[in-house]
Amino acid sequence: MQSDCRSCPFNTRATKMLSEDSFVQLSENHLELKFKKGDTIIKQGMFSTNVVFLRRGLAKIHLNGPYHEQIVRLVKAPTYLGLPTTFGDKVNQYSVTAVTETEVCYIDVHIFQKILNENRDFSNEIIIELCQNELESFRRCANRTQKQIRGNMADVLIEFAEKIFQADSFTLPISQSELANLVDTSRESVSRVLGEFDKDGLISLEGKRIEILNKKSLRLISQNG
Amino acid sequence: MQSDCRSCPFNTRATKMLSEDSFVQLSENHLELKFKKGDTIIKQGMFSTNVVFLRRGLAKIHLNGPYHEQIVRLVKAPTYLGLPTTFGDKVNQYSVTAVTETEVCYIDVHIFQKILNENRDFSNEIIIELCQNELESFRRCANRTQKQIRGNMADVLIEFAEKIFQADSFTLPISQSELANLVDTSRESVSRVLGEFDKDGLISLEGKRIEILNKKSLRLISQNG
DNA sequence: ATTATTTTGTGATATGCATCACAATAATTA
DNA sequence: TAATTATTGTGATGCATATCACAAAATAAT
Repeated sequence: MQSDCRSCPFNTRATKMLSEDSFVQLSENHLELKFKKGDTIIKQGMFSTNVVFLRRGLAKIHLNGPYHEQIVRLVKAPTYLGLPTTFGDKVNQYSVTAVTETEVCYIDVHIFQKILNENRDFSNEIIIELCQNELESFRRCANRTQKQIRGNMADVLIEFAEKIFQADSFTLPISQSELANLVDTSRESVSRVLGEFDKDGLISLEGKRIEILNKKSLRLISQNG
Repeated sequence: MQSDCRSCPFNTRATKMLSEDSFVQLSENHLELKFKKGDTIIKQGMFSTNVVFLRRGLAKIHLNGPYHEQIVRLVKAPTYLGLPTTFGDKVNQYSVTAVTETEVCYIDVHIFQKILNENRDFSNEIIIELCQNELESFRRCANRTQKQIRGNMADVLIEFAEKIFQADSFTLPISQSELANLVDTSRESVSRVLGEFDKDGLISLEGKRIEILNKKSLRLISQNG
């Protein structure tokens, strides 16, 4: 509850810009929590009263689509979570769930609001982040709807390697059916495509362990479908 | 170039919050322009140096997808345009094009930035708007990918009636092939579905003139696909 | 260790929709 | 008013992929 935020080792570019005073406020008004895999951090449909700072771990942003769950994206610490859903609506419009073990800080919206108002640079960073996220979600949506499965699967694998794990070898943090919700396809198709990629020597697949063997070809598939 | 922004009849909730000083700055640093149907207001790929205030008219936000153009959404005055693309990237990540005759004000990013910094309430409103847009684009994306054509077409018709025209009778502001890019389908399918809706008595269709006859059933189709 | 439960692999089948191909309008421009 | 060009309607065909149906692993629970 009351650790010192100034010395938090998980500060982002944005949080480095806070005034001393704001750090004190943060320190006195946040709630630190640990979650294990599968735990709900933010729940769609509940009143949104907190912004969440993800200190450590991996989480998924997901929402109830008209027919099935859609995973919007995976996010990696350190980052803020739930800004859009907290500022944009009284009720959470999406859920956030821990994908690995995570550590988060809950910050009351009003405190966060106050800090935004008292720190221009911080507020500017947040605005920029929101803008970038929106651009990113435009791109994502265009890709999902226009590309076909192999292209989208290639994208996800590349994204995992480059954005999440920063390594060409990693273990899938989510199941194939979650992967299906992330690329808007069926669980069976995910299995088939992964099998194809493996057979074609693009990746090596052993259980959830994946190694990307031919990123160039994956990129081509990403582009051409 | 130098009309008085304070007395602009197109102020939004957000712009009502500006200080006298900021209004003067705005007044002295904006560029008023008129566009006709089809003209480009913001161009994907160009350097983004201006925020745009749409005073009058209808515009479409669209971007080059991997295979074809995708129309993200239609927007109606009064509203700001291009915030995400201007703050989120040095280069515009999407285009905005006039759908009807429009009047816009170009505002230099730096001036806009300055005004943001000097007007907390304004800045808060902008943040809220950005958040809401992101939520909206999540929902849109989930619908587009999960629903099938009839559902998405029903959505668009309802949206036109309620959000854009505030009337159950209106003329389609865009062609069927643009409509196809908006609901992620083919031009032919749009034609077919509109034909079906007409035949089934859900709408009456005469050229581009549409009247919604049975909104309840349209809603059902929107929900069930 | 032994069940129970979730996750994965793979074939067979069904279907929604894109694509192609033209004809028929409607809207511009000459 | 004729001549282009853009927009729309409609059938026939093909294909990507969802869905169904199980079996086989892998994990978790008892």
